[in-house]
Amino acid sequence: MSRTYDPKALEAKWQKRWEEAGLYAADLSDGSDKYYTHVMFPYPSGDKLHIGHWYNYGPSDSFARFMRMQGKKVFSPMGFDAFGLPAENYAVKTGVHPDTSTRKNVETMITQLKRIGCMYDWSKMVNTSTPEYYRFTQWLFLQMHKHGLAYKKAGNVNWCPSCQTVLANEQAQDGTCERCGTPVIHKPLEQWYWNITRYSQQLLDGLDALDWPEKTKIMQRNWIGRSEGCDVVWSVTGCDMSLETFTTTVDTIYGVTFVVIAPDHPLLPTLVTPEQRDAVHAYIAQSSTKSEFDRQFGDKDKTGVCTGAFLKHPFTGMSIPLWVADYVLMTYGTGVVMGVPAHDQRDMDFAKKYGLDIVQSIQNPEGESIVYDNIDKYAVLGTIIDSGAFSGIAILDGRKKIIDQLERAGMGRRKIQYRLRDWCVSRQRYWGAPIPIVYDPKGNPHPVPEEHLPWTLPTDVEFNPTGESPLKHSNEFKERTEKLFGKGWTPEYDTMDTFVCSSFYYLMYLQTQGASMKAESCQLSASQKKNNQPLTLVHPEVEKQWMPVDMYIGGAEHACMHLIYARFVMMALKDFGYVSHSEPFKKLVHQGVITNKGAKMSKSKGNVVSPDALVDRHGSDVFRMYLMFMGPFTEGGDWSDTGIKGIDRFALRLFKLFEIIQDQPSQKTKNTSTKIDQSKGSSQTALHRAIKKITEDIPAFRFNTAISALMELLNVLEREQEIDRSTLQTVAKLLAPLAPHLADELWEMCGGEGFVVDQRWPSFDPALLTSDTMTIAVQVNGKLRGSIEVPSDSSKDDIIATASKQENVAKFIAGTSIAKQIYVPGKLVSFVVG
RNA sequence: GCCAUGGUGGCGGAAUGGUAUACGCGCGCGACUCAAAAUCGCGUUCCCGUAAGGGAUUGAGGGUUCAAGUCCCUCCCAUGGCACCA
Repeated sequence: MSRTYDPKALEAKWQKRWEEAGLYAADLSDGSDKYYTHVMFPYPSGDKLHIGHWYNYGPSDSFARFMRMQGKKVFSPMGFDAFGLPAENYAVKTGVHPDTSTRKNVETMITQLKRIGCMYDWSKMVNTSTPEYYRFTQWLFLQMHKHGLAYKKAGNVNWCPSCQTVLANEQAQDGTCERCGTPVIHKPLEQWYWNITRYSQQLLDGLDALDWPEKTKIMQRNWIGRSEGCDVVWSVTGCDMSLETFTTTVDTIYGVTFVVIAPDHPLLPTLVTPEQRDAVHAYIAQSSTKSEFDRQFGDKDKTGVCTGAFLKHPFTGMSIPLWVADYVLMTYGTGVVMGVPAHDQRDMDFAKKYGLDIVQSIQNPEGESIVYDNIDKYAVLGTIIDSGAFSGIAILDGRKKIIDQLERAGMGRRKIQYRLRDWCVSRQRYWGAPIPIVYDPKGNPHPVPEEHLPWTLPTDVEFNPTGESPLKHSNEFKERTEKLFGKGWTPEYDTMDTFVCSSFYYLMYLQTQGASMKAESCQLSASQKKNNQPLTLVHPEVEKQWMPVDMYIGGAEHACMHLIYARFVMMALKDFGYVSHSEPFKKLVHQGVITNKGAKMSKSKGNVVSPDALVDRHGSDVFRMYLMFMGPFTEGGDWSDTGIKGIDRFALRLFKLFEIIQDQPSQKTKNTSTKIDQSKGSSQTALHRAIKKITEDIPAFRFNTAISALMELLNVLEREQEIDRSTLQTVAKLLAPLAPHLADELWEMCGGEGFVVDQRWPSFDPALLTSDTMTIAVQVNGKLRGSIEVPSDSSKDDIIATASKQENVAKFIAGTSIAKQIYVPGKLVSFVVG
């Protein structure tokens, strides 16, 4: 009886069996030996899964399977980050309601995801756009509000004229909209903010204990941007007012020759002198037309105007001119900066341009002026000069003494400044979770009581890009608010940033109270609605046992947004008393990016490659293995399908190897392959070497070398005359994480019981890693001159003796004196001759 | 500019300071076939040589070492991130 390897039929068969057996459902009531792993959940676009999805999910699943075979109770859920702009844009274009298109996309995507054959526990699926989910997004807002972490403020925001929406700074980093590329403009708006900056230090400290890529931690540290320094108070000449500057280098304070204030600083209009009023107002008007992007990145050439006001130097009492310049930002520090041209390149440029004084106040050991571009080096070595009582003191020491003096005189204080800004969670969009706030007739905000959650997203809206929130046109929304709260009350029309939805979904996967998150059950049942019990985000015991996520896999592009927001939310929830851990993700791995001809694949560039044809032809197993075989998981690479044939052959050869045992009940199996090599029976060594290699490679996400180890093993086994059944079973187990469908088939073919993923991962015997003989390389003066084959138990002296007699080696030693001989056990002999 | 990561055959890539180029693709030759595909066998870093063997080689140049792709220094290039942060 001969079977053929038909991946399509074989994979469908096993996917069905897995589903029928409920093989991947995790029992969350018991967290012993748990392993919680998941990938960053996808946005359910209407497109088919692309190469990037497969590249991310296939290997991640292989890792999860490996952990299960290590005896861990693996929980690997999947969900959908389903709120967001694309569905809304699609609605504007086609009139299809975002809920309809999203639900359809989710269904399609589930079907496609299932084809990969991942061990997802679909019973725990989440969809952020369902009321079952977003009532918790709203609950989170209420908690933030209750604990004083949510507040409203007017602020200048980045506005995308095309998307008609506000963008966070990080969504408009190069001055264009992250989603559509339109240049971002500047616009003031009332927004809800979450006070993430209160957690700056904790977010920084928590990084140390995380098993994350070092570069990601560095990025977060830079993003949070802690700097130590002090505020200095400057009294304004001729009035009662004073200004404060923040500086990290107060040691240069005697070098201050001017001070610069931001054009949007609230005190500026009252400080400016009558003579300078017109010039300053013109400057303010001019810079207010610039977006924050232009102010920060637009022209390197600094502009500014003299305000006519003077400040009193806190030490020398000298009059220091106050200038206004838009390179100083209101959003960082105090919005006022001291200018030290002698020791700062930017200040130097400014001083030269406007003819301001340049005064040196620190120097390096050679007596040269220090420009603070290498602060650590100079701060250690330099000295303060021409600075009154502080002259001659080392910089670091002087810095301390100057702050002490300022604090004693009430002219300043130590301060730690962070670059991190509060999180604007408001979005003027329809397709998001409504912010659960209502306004009384006087316009004061009030939280929507928890019993009214979910505070549902109205459905009677029009999808025309009008520039204001589409929710403003919902009659149902207004009527609902007035009915519940009274005449003249109005709802908050903004919805929440989708980063809010994704900041706690790892907890929603752990929901055990039977809240079905299935796409088809978007409407809450009446009984659920009537139930006025407080919402439980996650059962405390389940959270305690299953958090944190042991392995989180996703793109590096989320290093400074999602991955900081999620950490902040977890920390806040811990402080509120709802969870016991403060960090959500214990270990993090970033998959690499698959490019096409060097460019990142994107729909807008039209260079997205669909894997469908390849999967149809070769099957999921082969395609997954091919993606893994391309190179290290964390490095990605440029797409090419030229090598898939090699994996195809590999799968077929494996299948053939197992096929020969079909009709043979005996333990030993005759290999009928043409490749039989009579010379040696080294299969056990090869097997145990492969076990060792694969066991080390998979948890390190080195799937490429794990697969090549398996190929090498296959090359050996194909040359064996007889293969015993247990060897084949071990091979099936080794293959199980990498090609799950084929592995189950092979497992069945060689008489295995149950599913292969439920088997214990094989262990290797160190004694079997070496064979009877070993090959030793022989070098003379560092050059390879030959190699010798010796028994594995040979002594050092014997090996060196044999090496020196090797024909070619002897040639190079002859007539010389041996100055040194080095033996590296099991590897090489090196002769150094004179 | 700063930080991070990387640069190895025709290609993807492998290599605890110890035989560089594993594994695979591609290519060449051969077997099977009427033929092709598929499959199998052999070969394949480059140069010289029939071969044995020799020489060169991990972006460039120095250094440490018996021994460097790997460690150190100076550059060059690529990718990612940050960037008027006071």
